[in-house]
Amino acid sequence: MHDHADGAMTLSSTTQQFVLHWGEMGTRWGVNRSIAQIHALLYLTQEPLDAEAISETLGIARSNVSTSLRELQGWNLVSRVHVLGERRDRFEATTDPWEMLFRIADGRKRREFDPLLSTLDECRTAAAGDRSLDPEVLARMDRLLTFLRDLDRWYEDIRHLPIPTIRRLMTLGRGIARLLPGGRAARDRDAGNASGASDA
Amino acid sequence: MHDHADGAMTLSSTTQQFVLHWGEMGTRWGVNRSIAQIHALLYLTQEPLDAEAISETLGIARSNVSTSLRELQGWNLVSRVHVLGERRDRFEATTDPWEMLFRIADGRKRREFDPLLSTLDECRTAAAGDRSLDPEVLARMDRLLTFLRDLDRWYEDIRHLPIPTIRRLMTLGRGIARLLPGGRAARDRDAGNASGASDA
DNA sequence: CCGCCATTTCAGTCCAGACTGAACTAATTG
DNA sequence: CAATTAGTTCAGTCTGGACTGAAATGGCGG
Repeated sequence: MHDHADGAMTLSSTTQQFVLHWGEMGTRWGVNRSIAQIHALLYLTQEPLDAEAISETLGIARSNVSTSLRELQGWNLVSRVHVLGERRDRFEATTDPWEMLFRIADGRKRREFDPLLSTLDECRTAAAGDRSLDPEVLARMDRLLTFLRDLDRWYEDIRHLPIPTIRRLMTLGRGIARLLPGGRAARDRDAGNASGASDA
Repeated sequence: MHDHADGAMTLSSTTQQFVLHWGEMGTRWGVNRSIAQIHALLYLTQEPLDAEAISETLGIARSNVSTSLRELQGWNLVSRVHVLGERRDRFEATTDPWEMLFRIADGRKRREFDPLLSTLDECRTAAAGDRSLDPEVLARMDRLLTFLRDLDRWYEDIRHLPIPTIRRLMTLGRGIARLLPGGRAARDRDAGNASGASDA
């Protein structure tokens, strides 16, 4: 992968493949192809690129690149970088996978989950005054709503743990259950012996 | 909400609102409107419904209902039920929110995540033999791939915990970090005192 | 204030995928 | 074995959203 005179880059076939696939996967994820491709390119490229270069490298209309970059910034996945003595904006992507994951999760939560929650909430409020409503239906609405609110609280809570802590939690896998008060490890501990045998 | 002579149901305005919103949310989630609406209707309705009734109640073409029900069964969110002496198939939805969540997660993982992982894997293999590739690019591919594989392993692991355990883990929220070996609670414990003070 | 360059906005085109209605298959009943 | 009923498949239509090229906007140096 090396620079051209005009700013476009020649992608090694491997890089090209990666970008193409990432773009394709993006469509399955509900992200449009351009955005996903641009993201992939920026992720793989160490130096910040300018819009023109991206446009030429990927063969995407300049205007499309502009919109896509805005979108990516909205997801906090890409940020503008200024280079001294350069007019053009340049862009670079977050490189830490955990950060990427969380920012994507934050974005999806904000765009998909939060509206769902508030809409359902309104709906539930309206339902409260509806005498013609089967109480069983109301109960199901409640169950769902409570569940979603719990989930929401949990995410907000977990989200603010430092990433290294999260990484350690993940390596534990389901072993985490052993640590639960009342779980095997706790019982062993409380009984005075320190065995770490599995319990699921 | 009561039955009609012809099998269609009249939805109370509240139920209608819920179904409509759920459908709308579905589109944002990458699920098409019909499928989401049908799911909502079945979730709220206690008795299993037949395709005809769904079609009439929601004003969706019979053929569309057929396809959508198939899809919902593919997600394990809806199952067929036979009623004695009835020719028509009837359908009902999973009612436990945790089950719903997991089945949706399983489905999305299977359709969106797993293919991503294997594609990236191939891509990485191809990259290994590419001498023209910047080693930094290779390193980024690796970082991402390792991350995704870890995530995959973690989900598969967690997924098989009994739901009540998962629920208990969730109520802990970030408090879970206290239980980590080397975390505050562990340190307190190992030092011989049983305080449960927060440490995040 | 003019002209240039980078970026954004917008109207129009195009396409994938949702949805329909009609034709088809299969099962059941009189 | 016709007639009825349930379920599925499919060709065609419609629509939302992606993408483009051209025009508009917005600094900045001269």
